[in-house]
Amino acid sequence: MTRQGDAHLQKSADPLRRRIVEAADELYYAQGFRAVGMDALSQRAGVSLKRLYTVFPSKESIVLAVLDYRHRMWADEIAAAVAQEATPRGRLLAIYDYLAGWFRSDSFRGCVFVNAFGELATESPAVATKAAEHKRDFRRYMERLAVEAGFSEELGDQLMLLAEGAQTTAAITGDSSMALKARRAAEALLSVEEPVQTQPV
Amino acid sequence: MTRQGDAHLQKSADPLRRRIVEAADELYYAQGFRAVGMDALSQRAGVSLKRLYTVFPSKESIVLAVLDYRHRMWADEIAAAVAQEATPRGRLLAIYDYLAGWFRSDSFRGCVFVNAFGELATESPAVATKAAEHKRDFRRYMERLAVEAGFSEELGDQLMLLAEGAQTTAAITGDSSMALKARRAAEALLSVEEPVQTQPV
DNA sequence: AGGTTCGGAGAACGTTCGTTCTCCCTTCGC
DNA sequence: GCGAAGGGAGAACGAACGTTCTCCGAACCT
Repeated sequence: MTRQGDAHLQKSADPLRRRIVEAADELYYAQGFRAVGMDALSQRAGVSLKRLYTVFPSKESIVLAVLDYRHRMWADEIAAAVAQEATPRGRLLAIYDYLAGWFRSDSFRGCVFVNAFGELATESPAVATKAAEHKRDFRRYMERLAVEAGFSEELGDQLMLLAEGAQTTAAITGDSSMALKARRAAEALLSVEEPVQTQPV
Repeated sequence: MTRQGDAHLQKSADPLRRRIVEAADELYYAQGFRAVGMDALSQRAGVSLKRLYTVFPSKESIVLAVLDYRHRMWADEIAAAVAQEATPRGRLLAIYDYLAGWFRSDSFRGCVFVNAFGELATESPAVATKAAEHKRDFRRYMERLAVEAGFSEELGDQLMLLAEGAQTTAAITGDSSMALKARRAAEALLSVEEPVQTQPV
């Protein structure tokens, strides 16, 4: 009996669940979580309300599933962008080029976790927790990248702050050049701190 | 007939209006805009619903008034913090110490404009515009500070991105040390760019 | 003093929305 | 062929909320 493993696999593989989450992701991100009702979601996903509620017990559980989905997407895409870079310096700066492309896309509406936090954190502690976990993971990832490149852990924090600031500023002002400004700031930070020749522990 | 001037003065001076805006500010910031109903606001402000609607035509207009109020507060407090610093370098870094104090306060829940944008932008273009104007003004302010200190305008943008990133990250993760990390990043950026001895135009 | 206007408390109205229920049709095991 | 289970469409329900209305008392002007 491999119950636990099977359940987890099924969770991602179930095509019905997947269709719901993808439809919810598009609608929620484009219009906001509260602005999209269960009726609109059921119509967009092509799934009846009744069936929706057999797959998910509540709207909140769908929101959480969407946040999980976005977290995986973000982590995968960042990792892919980083993997394309050969030099440590390029790997540390890859995030800003990724952001630049994202900011220029028509659908860009800021970081979904920031939006979810602003919209739902007061009434859904679970959403607040997911947002915090996402930011914590991103921070750790940048710290790891920094250390692997021979820089201090704190440099990773600083690069994360620039990326975060670029996301919210670009979302609110619609100015996609923030990615480039963040990148140039990051380059300056790299030039200050001399990479240390230590092996990552 | 000095209609325009009088109207503007009255707008800020009217103590009833002021009481409503201050109560709304506290409630909205602590609980979110949608979470606070007009009943709750009328009770907290000690103003009957009827009177509320004689002063403001709608909830949206109250939200906008609160955003104006916060914008003035932010601008004033930042300016005061900057004014206490004697050196150009100190003036550029003052923002991060201000943020540090803010982040540590119990009531800190992030930037109200970011929250308002996430909660209301899709259904209230006026709110989206106010948020964009606020960020634009803050950006211009930092650019001006940078130029006055003999740095490039772009350095101001970079310092703004760090401040923005610190605000959202501190709000979501609850980690108030982001202000210090942003400050150290800013110090590093200052150390890279040599101040030019040009007079601000 | 008396009528009129203002304002307070809160009920009422209309809408939206999350969630559940009803009704009906389809499908499938036997 | 037939009864039972499942699922679709959408009505129904209850709660929340923005906004308006009702009723009533108090203050003010002449």
